[in-house]
Amino acid sequence: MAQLRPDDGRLLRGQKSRARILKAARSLFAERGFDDATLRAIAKRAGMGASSIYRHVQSKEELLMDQLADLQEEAWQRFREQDEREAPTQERVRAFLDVQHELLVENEDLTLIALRSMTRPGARVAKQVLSLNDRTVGLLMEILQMGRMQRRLAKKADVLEAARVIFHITQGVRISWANGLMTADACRDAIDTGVDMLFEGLTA
Amino acid sequence: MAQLRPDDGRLLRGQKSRARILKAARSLFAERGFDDATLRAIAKRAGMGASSIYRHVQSKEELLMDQLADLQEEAWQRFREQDEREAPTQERVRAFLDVQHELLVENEDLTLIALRSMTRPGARVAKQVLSLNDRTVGLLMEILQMGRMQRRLAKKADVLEAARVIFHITQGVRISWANGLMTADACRDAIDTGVDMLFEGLTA
DNA sequence: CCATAAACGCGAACAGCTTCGCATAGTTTC
DNA sequence: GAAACTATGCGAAGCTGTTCGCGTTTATGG
Repeated sequence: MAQLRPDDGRLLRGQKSRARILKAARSLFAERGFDDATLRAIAKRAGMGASSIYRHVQSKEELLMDQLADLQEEAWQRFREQDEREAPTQERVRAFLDVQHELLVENEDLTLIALRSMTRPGARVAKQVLSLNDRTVGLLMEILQMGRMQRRLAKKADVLEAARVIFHITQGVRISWANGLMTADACRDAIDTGVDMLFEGLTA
Repeated sequence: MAQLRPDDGRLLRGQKSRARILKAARSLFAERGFDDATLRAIAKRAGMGASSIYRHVQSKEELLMDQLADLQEEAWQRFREQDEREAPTQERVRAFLDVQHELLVENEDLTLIALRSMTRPGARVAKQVLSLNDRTVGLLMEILQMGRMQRRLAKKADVLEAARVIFHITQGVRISWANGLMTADACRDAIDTGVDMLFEGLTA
């Protein structure tokens, strides 16, 4: 059989099921947290058996990654709404990171499970997260690139690597936050400090 | 009963068992990787039942953390052997990171599982990893602090935050490496690039 | 010697995610 | 309309890390 039409009844049913699953997962994750939200409970709330979930998803973690994608989209949108393209690069970077921070602080699991997922090389969910991260890095790179063209950054600055460094800083600091070593505010400050340091350099 | 003597027969037996467990775990992790090394298989090789392992360890991941501690100790020692305290700060940092890199490259699981462990706040293994990381950050800070006293670094440089940033860079890059996105050499280069950027700053 | 206690060891059982084999519903081909 | 094929759904089973209750070894105190 050739490939099926996009309005195929089976696909439509599947899409509805998938939507129910994701919705159920979101609410349960919010109520109990990722680790305490049983797949069976999610399935029950979605009105189906636990094993059926695997028709739509390859692992429990993928249920969260769906949210991460949304959150990231939201971060970009909020940033773009208030972004001033002529503002100093450092300020624009900080503005983006602040927006992102604000959203992530409300979803503690997200940061954590995304990181956890990346520790399973080969799994699909790992690729998904890496891909999402790449998009964030891409946006940061865009900002940096503009700064470089305006000659606000050093000529030889490698914007891609710089964007990655900034991203790594945010991730690393958030691990400390998630482990209760610092408050959300301290987390934001640490990120800002780190980024400032990167811009200004350590050397005397 | 008061506390028992250090040469108590029960403790001695336990220490031998613990040693056997760790040895078995190391060999199996090396052969199959962490996720494919079953606790039952480890126990079998150690000559005991799977549940007995939990007399000595609180989770499977702790079996790896033992190795991480050793590896870190080894990295410090190797670094100290060849360290020249009067060398430029940036070179000393790079020398340490290179040593560490060389060791970690041989143990792919280590970075990954350490990171995974940190995504379980509250678990003992998470605290262990955080504590080990703190020691690494401490060493980096030591190097930076000396650079600052020699007025090679900016006066206002926050050495602790700087050390943390460097550490985050290494961790972030290694995730990419472990996911097959870059070779071990590219990983080392990326770390070096990132650190250089931090020293020299992005701003024109 | 006997009671008590502590560390250890074990097999069974538990709980979670995931896989499997089979049944069902929807679609196309003839 | 029958056959073939596909996406979906389901309950049972599998695998794994971990916990539990009980027995064993080793040491101490009376």
